[in-house]
Amino acid sequence: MTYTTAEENYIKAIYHLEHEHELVGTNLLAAAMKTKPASVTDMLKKLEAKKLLHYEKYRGFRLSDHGNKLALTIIRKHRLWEYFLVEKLGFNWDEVHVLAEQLEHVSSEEMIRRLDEFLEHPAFDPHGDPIPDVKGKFLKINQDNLLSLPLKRNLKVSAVKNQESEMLNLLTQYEIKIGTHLKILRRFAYDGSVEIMIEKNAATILSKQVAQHIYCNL
Amino acid sequence: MTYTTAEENYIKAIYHLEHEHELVGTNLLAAAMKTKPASVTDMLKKLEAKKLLHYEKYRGFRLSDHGNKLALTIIRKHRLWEYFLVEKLGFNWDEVHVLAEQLEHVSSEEMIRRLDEFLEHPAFDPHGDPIPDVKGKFLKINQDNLLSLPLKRNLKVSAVKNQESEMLNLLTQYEIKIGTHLKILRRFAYDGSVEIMIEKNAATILSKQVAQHIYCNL
DNA sequence: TAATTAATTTAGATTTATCTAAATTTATAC
DNA sequence: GTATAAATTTAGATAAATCTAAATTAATTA
Repeated sequence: MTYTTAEENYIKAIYHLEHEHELVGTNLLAAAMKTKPASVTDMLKKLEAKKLLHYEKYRGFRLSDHGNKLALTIIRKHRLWEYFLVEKLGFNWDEVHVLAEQLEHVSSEEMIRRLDEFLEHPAFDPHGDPIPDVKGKFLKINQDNLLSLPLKRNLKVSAVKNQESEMLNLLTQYEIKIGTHLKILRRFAYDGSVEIMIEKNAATILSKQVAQHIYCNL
Repeated sequence: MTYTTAEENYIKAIYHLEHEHELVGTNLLAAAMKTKPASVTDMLKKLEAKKLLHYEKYRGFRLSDHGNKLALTIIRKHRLWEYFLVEKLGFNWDEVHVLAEQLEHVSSEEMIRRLDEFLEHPAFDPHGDPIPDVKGKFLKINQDNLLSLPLKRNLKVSAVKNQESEMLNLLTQYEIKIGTHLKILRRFAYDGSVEIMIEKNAATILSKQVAQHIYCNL
C-alpha cells in the first residue's frame, strides 16, 4: 500500500492531536492542517477506506492500529532526518523541521534502515523527541513542562515541543538548549510567566507561551 | 520561483534528450515521459510561461538558459544523493537511481550545498557521470562507448549510461564496474555484439545493447 | 421535551492534470 | 504543385482535490 503526501500528513497530525487533546474533532484537525472542515471530512473517508482510521460519521474518528503504526514510521523518518541534518550537515536545530517535512515522505524502508544504522541508532532527535525504532517502540522519559514542575529543583532541559524557528531562535537567544541546567524560581499568577535561573546566570522571566513548550526532567 | 515535481522531471528529460538526439519533438518527449503527446503540449505551454524553454507551436522547443540551469541543478542534486546513498549508506550502484529520483525534488539550496561539502565535493556519481558544481560546471572526460572505441587498446570503464537495475545487475554479473580495465578484441557485424577481455580473464561477448551503454577512456 | 447552537457532512462549483479523438500544420512523395 | 502521411495541437471529457454554502445531526439550554 502506498500513501500520498497529503494522507501521510493527515495521519501524522491526527497522531499528534490524539496525544495532545482529549477530544479530536473535524474542526480541530482542520485548524491543524490549515484547511476547511469540509475538506477534512473528505480526507477522513479516504483514510477510513484505506483502513488507517476508525470513523463513524458525526460521532468521531480515531487512528486504527494500522494508522498508528504508519504515523510512527513517518515520525521515525522525520526525526532521523532531523538528526542527520544537524549532526552530519551541521544545520542549527531551528532550521531542520521544514526540511524534514519534505524528506519524511521519501519512501524506502531500506533507506531509513540504513540511515538509522549510519547515524548509529540515535534515541532522540535534536529537539529531544524520542525516535521510534523499526517496530515503533521508543524511550519514554519522565518529563514535564515548566508550568507543572516543582520550584527550586535542579532541572535539565530534555525536549522542546514547538518546532517553529521563531520559538527555537528565541531559546537560542536565552542560551537554552537540550541538556541545559535550570531551576524554577517562581511563577507569576497574573500572566502565567515563569522566573528561572539558567545554568549559573542571572534570573530571567519566560512568558507562559514559551515556558509551556520547554520540558525538563529532575 | 518554485516548480512542481512534474515540471522538474520534464526539464530534466528535455535536457537529456537534447544531448542524446539531434531533434527533440513532442512524440519523443512523450515516449520518454511515458505519457501522450497531447499532455506534453500542455506541459510545454506551462514551461514556456515559466520561461524555462523557447517554444513555437508546430516548430519545436528548446531549453532556455534558465531551463538549462534548472536542469543542471536537478541533475546535481540527483547525482549527489546517489553518491551519498552508495558511499555513506552502503547501497549498491544499481539500487540508488530510483531513490535519487525522489530525493532530487526536495528543495533546499542550502541543504545541497552542505551535502556537497559533507561528501567532500565529489566530481563523479557512482555510475561515472559528472556532478555539476553550484554554477552548473562539470568535468568533461574523453570517453566513448564500446561500439566506437578502437580495438586492442587498454581501456578503463568511466561511465555506464543506463541506470536501469536490470542493466547494472548484468554488469555486476560480468564483473564490470567503474574503473574496470578491458580490451576490445573484435566486433561482429551480424548483430553488433562485441568481444572483450575483462581485466585478465577469458574473453566474453557483450550484446550491442549492453556495449553501447558502456563508456571508456583510453 | 422543544428550541437553539455548534459541529459535521453533503452537494455542487472550481481548479488542475491528463486522456481521447478530431482538427490543424508541416513534411514528404509523386 | 498537389496529395498523402506524420507530427503536433486543440477541444472536450474524465478524474482528483479542495473550496463555499446549504443541509443534517448531535449537544446544550430553557
